[in-house]
Amino acid sequence: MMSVATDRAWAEHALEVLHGAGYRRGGARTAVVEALSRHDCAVSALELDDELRQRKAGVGRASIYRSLEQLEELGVLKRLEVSRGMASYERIVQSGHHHHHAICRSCGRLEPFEDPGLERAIARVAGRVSVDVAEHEVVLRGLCERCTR
Amino acid sequence: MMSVATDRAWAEHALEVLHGAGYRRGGARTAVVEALSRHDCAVSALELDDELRQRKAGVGRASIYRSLEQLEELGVLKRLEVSRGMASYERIVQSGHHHHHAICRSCGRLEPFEDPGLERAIARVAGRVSVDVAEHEVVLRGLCERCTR
DNA sequence: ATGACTGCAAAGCCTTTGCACGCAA
DNA sequence: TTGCGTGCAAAGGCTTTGCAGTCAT
Repeated sequence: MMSVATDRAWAEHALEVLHGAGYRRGGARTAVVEALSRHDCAVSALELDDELRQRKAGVGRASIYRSLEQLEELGVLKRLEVSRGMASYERIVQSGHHHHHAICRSCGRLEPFEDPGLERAIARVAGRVSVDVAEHEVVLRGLCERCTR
Repeated sequence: MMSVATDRAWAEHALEVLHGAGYRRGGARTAVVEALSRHDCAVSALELDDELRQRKAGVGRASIYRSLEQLEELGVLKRLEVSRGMASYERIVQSGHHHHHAICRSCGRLEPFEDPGLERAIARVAGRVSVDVAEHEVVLRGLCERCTR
C-alpha cells in the first residue's frame, strides 16, 4: 500500500475540477486543497484549521468549511462521519483505490485498511438496494492494542 | 427478515442489563428503552424526544441522551454516525442478527439491508487489523429511486 | 434517609450563515 | 468594473453539563 507525502496529482485535479465548475482560484480554496493533499487519511475541518493557522495561511474557518463542501459536492473529496459529532474528509483518488477505517473507541486513533474481498461484497450488495450507490464507508470499532492493556 | 412491532425481549434484556450494572429503574430510562424497542431501524435522539413528548411521557431531553449513552456503553444499543451532525441509535439484538444502511444523500431516507457475504468479508478483515473489533457499520450512500427522477 | 435520577436551563462544540471588504477575471 | 470569494463575528443545531428537586431503594 503506497502512500505519498503530498498528492500533487490529486491537488491539481481538484483545482481543475473546481475551475471547471466555475469557481475562481481564490487563495483560501487553494490553501485548503493543498492542505488536504498532504493527508492520506481522514482529517477534520478543525484539524485543517489548526494546520493552516500554524502556517499563517490567513484562511478563515468559514472558508475551510465552504471549500470542503464544494469539494465534496464535486466528487473529489469524501466526507466521513466517524468521530463523535465531527466530520472528517478524505481525498478521492482517481485510481479508485481507497481504504476504510478501524477506530479505537477509547483513544479515537484511526487505522486504515483495505480489502478487495470486502469491496467485492459491497459491490454485490450495492446492486441489490434501491439506492443508486455512489459511495460507501465501512467502520470497524473496538479497542486498539495500546488501549486494551 | 422478520420484524416485530415492539421488541419486548430486547426491552426486558436492556432493563435487566441496566439493573445489573447498578442503575435504578427510573421512569425516564424505562421510557427511553420502551421507545427504542418500538424501532427496528436507526432513530435519532431528537426523534425519540419528539415521540416521548407526543406521548406526554414527561421525559427531559437530557435524560434521553444520558440513557442512550448508558445503553450504548452496556452494549445493548449501537450508536451510528449516519446523518449530517446527528447520531442515530439502534438496538443490538442478542441473536447477533443485524443490518446495515443505504442512505439517500438527497432526502436522507434510510434503507436497511443485510447480507451474509458482507458479514463474512468484514469478519475476515476484522481479524487483520490491530484493533480488537467489537462492532462495525457499513453505509452505502447515493440517491434513492424517488430522488433520482 | 440517602444518594441516584431527572427536568430544566445554560453552556459547549462543530458547523453554517450574514455581511462588508477584497480580489480574480 | 463586476460579482464571486473571503474573513470575521454571530447565529444554529445537536449534545452535554450544572443544579436543585424528586424518587427509588
